[in-house]
Amino acid sequence: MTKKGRQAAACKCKSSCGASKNTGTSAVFQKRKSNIIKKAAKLFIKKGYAQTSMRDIAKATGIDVGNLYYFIKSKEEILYLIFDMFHKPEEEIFERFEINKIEDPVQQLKTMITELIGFGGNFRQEILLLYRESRVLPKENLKCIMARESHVISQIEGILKEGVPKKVFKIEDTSFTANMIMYELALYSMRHWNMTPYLKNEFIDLLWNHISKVVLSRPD
Amino acid sequence: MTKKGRQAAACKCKSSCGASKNTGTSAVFQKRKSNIIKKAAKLFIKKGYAQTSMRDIAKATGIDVGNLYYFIKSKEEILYLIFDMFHKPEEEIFERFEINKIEDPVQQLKTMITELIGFGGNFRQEILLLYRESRVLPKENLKCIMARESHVISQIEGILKEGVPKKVFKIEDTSFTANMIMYELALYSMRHWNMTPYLKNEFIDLLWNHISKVVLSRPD
Amino acid sequence: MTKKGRQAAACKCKSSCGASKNTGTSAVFQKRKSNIIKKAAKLFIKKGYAQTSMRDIAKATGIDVGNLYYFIKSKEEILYLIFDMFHKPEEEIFERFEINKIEDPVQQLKTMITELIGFGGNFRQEILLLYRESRVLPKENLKCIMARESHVISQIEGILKEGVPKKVFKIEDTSFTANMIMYELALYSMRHWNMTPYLKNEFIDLLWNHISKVVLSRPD
Amino acid sequence: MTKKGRQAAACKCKSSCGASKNTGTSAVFQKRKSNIIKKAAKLFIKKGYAQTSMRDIAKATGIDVGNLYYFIKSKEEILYLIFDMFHKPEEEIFERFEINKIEDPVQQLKTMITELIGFGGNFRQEILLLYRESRVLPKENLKCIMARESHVISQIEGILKEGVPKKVFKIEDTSFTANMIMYELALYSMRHWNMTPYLKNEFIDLLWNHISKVVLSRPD
DNA sequence: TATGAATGAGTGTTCATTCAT
DNA sequence: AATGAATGAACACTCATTCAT
Repeated sequence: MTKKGRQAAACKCKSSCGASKNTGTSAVFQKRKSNIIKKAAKLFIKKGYAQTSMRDIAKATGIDVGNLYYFIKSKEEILYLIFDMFHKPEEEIFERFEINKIEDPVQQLKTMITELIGFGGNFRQEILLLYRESRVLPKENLKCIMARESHVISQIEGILKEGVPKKVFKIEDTSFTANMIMYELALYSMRHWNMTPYLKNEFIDLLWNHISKVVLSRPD
Repeated sequence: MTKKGRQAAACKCKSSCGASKNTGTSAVFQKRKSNIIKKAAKLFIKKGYAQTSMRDIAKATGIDVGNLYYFIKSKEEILYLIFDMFHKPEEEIFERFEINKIEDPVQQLKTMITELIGFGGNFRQEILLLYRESRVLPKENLKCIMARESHVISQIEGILKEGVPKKVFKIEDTSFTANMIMYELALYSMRHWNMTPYLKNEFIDLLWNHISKVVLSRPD
Repeated sequence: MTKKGRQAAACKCKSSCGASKNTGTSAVFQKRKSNIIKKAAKLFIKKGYAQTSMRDIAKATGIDVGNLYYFIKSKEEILYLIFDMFHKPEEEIFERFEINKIEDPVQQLKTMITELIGFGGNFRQEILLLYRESRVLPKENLKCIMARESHVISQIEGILKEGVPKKVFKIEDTSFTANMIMYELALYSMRHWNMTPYLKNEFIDLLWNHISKVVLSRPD
Repeated sequence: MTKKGRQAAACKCKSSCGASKNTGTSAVFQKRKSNIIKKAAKLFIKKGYAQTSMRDIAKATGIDVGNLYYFIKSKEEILYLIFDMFHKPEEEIFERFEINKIEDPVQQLKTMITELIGFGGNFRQEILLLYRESRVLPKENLKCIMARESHVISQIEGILKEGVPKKVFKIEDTSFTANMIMYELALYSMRHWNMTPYLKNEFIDLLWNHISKVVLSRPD
């Protein structure tokens, strides 16, 4: 990026990230913008952030390269917004599936995991993107993204913590385990070269089998 | 410059990768070259491959940017050589620690894991680099690197397979589990923003605890 | 930049070479592009292809070095387009001057030669460029250019062949002679250091005198 | 070439070009030097001057790239010396074959032409090189080279001039014709893509046939 | 003489971003 | 909102030449 032009992507942290231009609040504007983000996400995942040019994104979206900047502030901001956009449904899983209304912590965890993998449809390629490319974001924005991720992690940890006194789970360090679970979700994408034999459902089964061994308490 | 086409980095697959110049066989040459690789590795890990310029590497090594090409063929080759260099000790762990002379498969696995994490000293940051940046390598070289990684994985799988009939391990899919273990080793680097509170030894303990729950068979 | 490989300049062979960018169809675009080609031709002729940098071309055209690539794909393509551009009027001479409507083969040949020299205004410096620099073009494009040159040559040969049975010409090997004539047209540019005393018309006269001795049959 | 380092190749014009270092007068030195020139000539002819690097020459000669500069002053000087070296035998043809002792001017001319083509063995590829690459030489050196070429031309012109009063030749402008003849000698190399069907002897025959039509006077 | 290493300016090309319309 | 053209700094890489040994 041209150094002189570096403008940190807007970050309000709590709310979703503000519009990059004051004008664009219409539905059409938002639709176009979200289209840019989705198409760019695909490209970034496939080719890598640095290897994807604004012209590539222009071609993929059908929006002229100059006009792209009407919708977004910078290439960097697109990356930020990708993380932002994909974390939102993640954060909402807990509420949408009314997970805290589920009695059994085991069922809570299983639902959570299934949905976290399932939602993206791509075996969580976005988190792979996060691992891979997050370093291009300025610290401030990165923190903001990580905070949202941490929110999901703490929801997982919450489930674990609830299950321990109930004797359903047996876990020494719930924080470590929650982190590990979140990390394991991306195994498929991360090690795709060894994972392709497995179908999505097979992968979920194997993963659940793996995780349940770790968390479930068992009779001595 | 008119670059006529990419030249794939040399790849002998079995042996370590040959020197990039026929001349460079002197000790000084090798030392300088390996210095370049190490310094570049640090930069790639910190800033990313695409974000690290040859000038950065020149500055870090104190070797003039033109002269750099006396030691290496291309930026791409540096990346290849990083993977090459860091995979070699990994492949040797099995023999160096005479793991197949250890009786107990549990001890075998524990030694393997401890050494795999321990050797790099950096909590396996290089594998993070592999996950992140492998896409820039031409397929041929990538395969070559992956083959070496697979070799380590199959050593792990070998340990697991040995323990199953002995009833020390209880594992449904040894291949999946071996992959998962390999993947888990990089948790610390990959999720460093949440992992920094842990010291290296603490991390190894937590990890072992985690893994042993998955693999060990237990009384019903 | 990692250049993944050379991209051959577009070559349709029959039609003139297609625009290098899909967008550039406006008159302004074409004008700028053809200006680049003409200015580059001058520089290539004067300094040589390899000795002319894109920055030189940028300076000569007043078009920013980066912007240059908005109009052309590569330096190589410029060379190709120079040949393409200068071959086109050549191929049209035959039709434009309705040479096959001329009765006398001698007049046909004289017209052809006069126009071939005359058109360029530069005593066929472009063909000198072709002789000198064609090696930098990829084979495919070179063939394409040569095919067009051969077309002109076969037109000359056609004229010669027609005159032989009519007893106006006496030629053993019409192909060789046609080639030689085409070659002789560039004498002025090729040996400019000895040719500068002659004016254009003087040169044409001398050349015609020379050629007519070779081709005309005469009374024994 | 690095501008600061540009040093005009030595040029004494009359004598062959002086040794580039004061020391090198031994036979071994001269042998090595002439080897460099010959090997470089081959490379320049095949790949072009600009496309041939000093490293290429080093590889071809087996002389270390640094050591090369012990024998020659610069890449440019090599080119100069190539022209110098190949002009020398040319200039000597006249004397070696005692052409002025031949009675018949036609035989004089035929011998001269045959030897001029024959000597190089490569259908006068060196003159192609001269046409192609002479522009990289500084004017001073170029003049010097051209003067030597002119010497050969004036020998040809001398033959022509001698034949005119004897009524063997009928030529209006002997200078022009001599130039043309010299130029025609390079036809084979220059238009090799159309000339390859002809063998060397066929080519000489066709050429002589061509030239004799131009120069020979005939009965009216 | 010979060598390996160093130098640093130069090359073609790309790209995020801006701007006038 | 859209477009095509412009900008200029950056990039990976090359190369003639020099230098210490």
